[in-house]
Amino acid sequence: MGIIERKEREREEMRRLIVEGARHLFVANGYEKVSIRNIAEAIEYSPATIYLYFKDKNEILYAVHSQAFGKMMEEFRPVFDIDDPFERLVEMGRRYMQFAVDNPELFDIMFIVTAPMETLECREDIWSEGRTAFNMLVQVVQDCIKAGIFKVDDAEVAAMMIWSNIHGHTALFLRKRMMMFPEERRQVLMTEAFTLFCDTMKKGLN
Amino acid sequence: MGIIERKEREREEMRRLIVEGARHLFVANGYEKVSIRNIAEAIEYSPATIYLYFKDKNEILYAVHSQAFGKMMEEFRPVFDIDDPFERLVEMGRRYMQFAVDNPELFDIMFIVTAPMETLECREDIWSEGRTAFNMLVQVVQDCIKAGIFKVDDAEVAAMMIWSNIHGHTALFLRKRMMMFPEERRQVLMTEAFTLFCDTMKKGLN
DNA sequence: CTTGTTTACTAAACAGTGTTCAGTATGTTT
DNA sequence: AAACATACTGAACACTGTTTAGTAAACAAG
Repeated sequence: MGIIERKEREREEMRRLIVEGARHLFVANGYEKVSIRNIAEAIEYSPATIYLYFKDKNEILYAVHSQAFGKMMEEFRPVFDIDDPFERLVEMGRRYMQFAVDNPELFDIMFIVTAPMETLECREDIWSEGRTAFNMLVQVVQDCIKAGIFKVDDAEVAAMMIWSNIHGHTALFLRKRMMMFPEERRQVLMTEAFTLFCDTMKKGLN
Repeated sequence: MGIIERKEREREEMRRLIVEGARHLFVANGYEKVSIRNIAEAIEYSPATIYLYFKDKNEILYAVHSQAFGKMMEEFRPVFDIDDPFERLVEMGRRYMQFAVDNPELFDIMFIVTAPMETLECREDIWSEGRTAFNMLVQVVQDCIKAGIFKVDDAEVAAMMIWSNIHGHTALFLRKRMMMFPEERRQVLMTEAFTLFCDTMKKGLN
């Protein structure tokens, strides 16, 4: 009987429909302004139906979070064509920041909002998206070490330092903590600080 | 007639009472789980009364935000007794991170949550708290330049880079984005990455 | 084809949210 | 004492996430 298989497929299809609807609304209105009722209306089902496919709102958020990581990874792909490992690292940072500016609501769900994280409190294994992305960075750092550009013991520690810096910029910017600077100064400050960090790394990390 | 003066005092006192109540609840339960009704109950007034003293919830949040900056500044004061400007800078970073760990809910309101920022959308002048704190950092960076430890053109750009790094660590940690590492590793990664950043600055920023 | 059972779905309710407004009761002024 | 201004509140409005009881359709067995 292929019936249970078809049922399973339909179930997956429904989950996809919900996540897709949720993502669209999040991107359009920001995650805080999207309610279960909004999502239900968008996919033309009753709110209660959503709860047959997702435990709660956080679980939907986590599904969008996972999907968004996929999108970001795509953005990263061209980076690996760059030969020089340091240039590769710099370009990765640039693209992380660019992704945040282009997709602020997705970035929010991926790296700032705590809600999607609450879903995984227990299951230690499924931090895979974050780990994978971080490992990618560690790999590039290791390439820099091999090429003799960096001289550090622990590539993960160096990667963490770099991630923190890039993420700091973006988070402060997105959360409107640079509003004390005038518009143009903000732009300059962001790009100059990033360049300075890259220069400092090149000189200091060896 | 001292009546209007007294009325004014009473009004201030009431605002203080509300902010104080709000702060207590925020610290205890996290800002997202605190409602106007909770605050009203805590100070033994009706919810509607609060709206006679604050335009909306964001305005209360902003008041707490301002207050929290005061608390953080106090935490920073002892730093200025340190003679070596680089050591002063390092200690400032350490205390920023410590403040975040000790007062996660206040840090949230100060640097992560967008809500209190929405209040000031128009009034360009009252970003004073953020500016003051940032200026303090710029000052220390300038001291490092004067002492010949740093050689950079723009102290603000350097300060921005440093702030981004420290803030990145804290934000990623507080927003549970380091959960992919086991508990002990997380600790090590945080402190080691911070140390590495300090070393990298010393070597790279001249 | 008619049963019984499982599945998919929803209307309605519950307990909460931020916010507004009409109405009251008190304090101040004339 | 009458008129007005101020401070406050109960009740409502339009929302929120989530649960539950009940219905209608899809499937399985006789």
